[in-house]
Amino acid sequence: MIKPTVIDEGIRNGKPCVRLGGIGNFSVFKTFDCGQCFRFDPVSTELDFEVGGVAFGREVSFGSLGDSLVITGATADDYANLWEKYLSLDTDYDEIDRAIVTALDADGCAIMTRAADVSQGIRILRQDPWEALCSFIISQNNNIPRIKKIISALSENFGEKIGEGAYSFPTAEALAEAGEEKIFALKTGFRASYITDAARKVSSGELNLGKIAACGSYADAESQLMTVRGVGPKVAACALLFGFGYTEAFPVDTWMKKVAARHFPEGLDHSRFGKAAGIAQQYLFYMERYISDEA
DNA sequence: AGCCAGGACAAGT
DNA sequence: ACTTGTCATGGC
Repeated sequence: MIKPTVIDEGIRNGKPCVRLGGIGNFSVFKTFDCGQCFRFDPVSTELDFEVGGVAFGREVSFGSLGDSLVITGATADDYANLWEKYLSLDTDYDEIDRAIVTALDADGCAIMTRAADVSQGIRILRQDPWEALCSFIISQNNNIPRIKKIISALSENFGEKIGEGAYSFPTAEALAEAGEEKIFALKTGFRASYITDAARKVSSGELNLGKIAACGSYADAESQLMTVRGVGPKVAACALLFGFGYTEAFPVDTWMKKVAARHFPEGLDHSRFGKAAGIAQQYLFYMERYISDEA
């Protein structure tokens, strides 16, 4: 595969920025529109499209202009050390796409081909494990705009100020110390006790997220995360896919049930996708929401 | 106004 | 092992 390469560095809006060329089919819009990440929003820009937000405690923006990617709030070193992995620009998605569309029979192949086409350019972000776990605990029986609102409120109240109106995602320690009552006060609803339990287990060391990411066994990782109140198979799958590097995770939510009913009435054995199952799922999820928007 | 949202849990079959 | 009611809030 051909990885994007640094073209130049400079200053933009008073911040360091780095420009990369050869981003191929990477889509900033789709990657940050597909519901995997809740801390970025579109910003007004002279580029084709740009999102700004916070990840790994840094204020950053990603913009696309033709075949180039402009990262603002980052140097070339930052890209090499952090953002390349975060954006999965070190991964060959053409190869993954081929594996996905050929994993099923003819009918399934046709559907996956369309899903991969609609979703062309999506990357699975490699997010911080704790943030991913906490975010998808909040996501349950909730809608994306409100999930973003709650996460933003948690960050403003219990994160650290890292810029003008920008706050890092709160650590497990900070949320454990804040306590359930203050977390409930931010309109988290019945999820307040879930967030508190996760924060307490992680900050106390009862749950070691690094080990869960490194253990390599999906079943083991899933069962460990599910010791947290409010973490079931779906929340665990999302956390493991978006924050722990388990690309074989296949989260089944309400949208995926619609996909199954519409396209796979006989059932869909996601193990056929192997390690690409999570990406296949994301393509189907994105297609279903895309179709729903058109209707 | 009412249904639904990237569900999980407890209680009931 | 499945099915159902409940949970807190607000987006649409």
